[in-house]
Amino acid sequence: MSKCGRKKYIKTNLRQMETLDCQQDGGVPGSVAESESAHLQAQTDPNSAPTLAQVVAIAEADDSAESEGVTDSQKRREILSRRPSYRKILNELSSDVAGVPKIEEKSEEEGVPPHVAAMAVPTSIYQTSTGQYIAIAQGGAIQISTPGSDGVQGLQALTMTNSGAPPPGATIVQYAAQSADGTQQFFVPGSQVVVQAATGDMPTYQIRAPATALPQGVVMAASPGSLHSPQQLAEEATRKRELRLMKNREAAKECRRRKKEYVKCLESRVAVLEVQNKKLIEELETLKDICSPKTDV
DNA sequence: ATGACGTCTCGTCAACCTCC
DNA sequence: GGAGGTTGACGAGACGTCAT
Repeated sequence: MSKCGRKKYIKTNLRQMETLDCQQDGGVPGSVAESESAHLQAQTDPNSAPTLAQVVAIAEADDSAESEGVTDSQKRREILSRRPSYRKILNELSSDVAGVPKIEEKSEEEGVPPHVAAMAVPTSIYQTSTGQYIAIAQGGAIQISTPGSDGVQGLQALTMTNSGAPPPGATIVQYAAQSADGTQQFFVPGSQVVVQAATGDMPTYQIRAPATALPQGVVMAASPGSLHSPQQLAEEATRKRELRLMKNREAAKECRRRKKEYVKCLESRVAVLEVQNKKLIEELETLKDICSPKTDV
């Protein structure tokens, strides 16, 4: 990030923290939520989460660094060190307090859909970035399944052919899409790499050589054979890196989705507790009125 | 129209965590 | 201890808003 960008980022964080401070300090005075936010705070602080003052200090230091031309990203990293996982916090909170839903781990329903296995016994199953499943059965049969669809309707059959002029070492399979708009080609080299190129109206799937550069939104898996030459090793390293990046990309998306869920959960909880608190205050006032008779003159 | 600014989203890196 | 997952931090780009 440029200096400008980084300052912008810090400013953004500052705003977020101020918002948080407002919610914690003034949002629910004297309520259960206050003690809970204190609980959250207590869990957060021990791992040196940056305080408002620290962030301000960073921003100011950045200004001075700008004039001196010094970059201290290392220092900044030290100060802005990790806090405990928000999911961990929420789950611990939920075990303490009833009514706080846990953020779910990935369950079986997000795993291999039953209708994929129902069609054939796949030897390899891959999930694309769009959530579709590609199953390669024994004999090379490929099945594509959309999780949202119901049962067999989401499955699209692929049949192997050897027509056309495939790339070297590749076999073309025809894609018998249900839309009947035509067929799409799948390239199947010896090593198994399934690729979905996210282009066009219809997703394109490819089974590529591991060394080929992958487009964005691609899922691939490979069965590494014996590697000997430095070039093969380099290709393997590249493939592994691509795979790691792709997985991390998906993980980051999932993480952000969960984080949004977490924030929504906290916001709704704040709303509930605010209502609760209001009711309790009203009840207290009523009881006060009952217990202390008016001293009329 | 244009530049400045704020906000959001995404990909990536790296530290940390968990599981085997 | 290593592999793989999780997530905070960073950098960049897209987009909207506002003042000029």
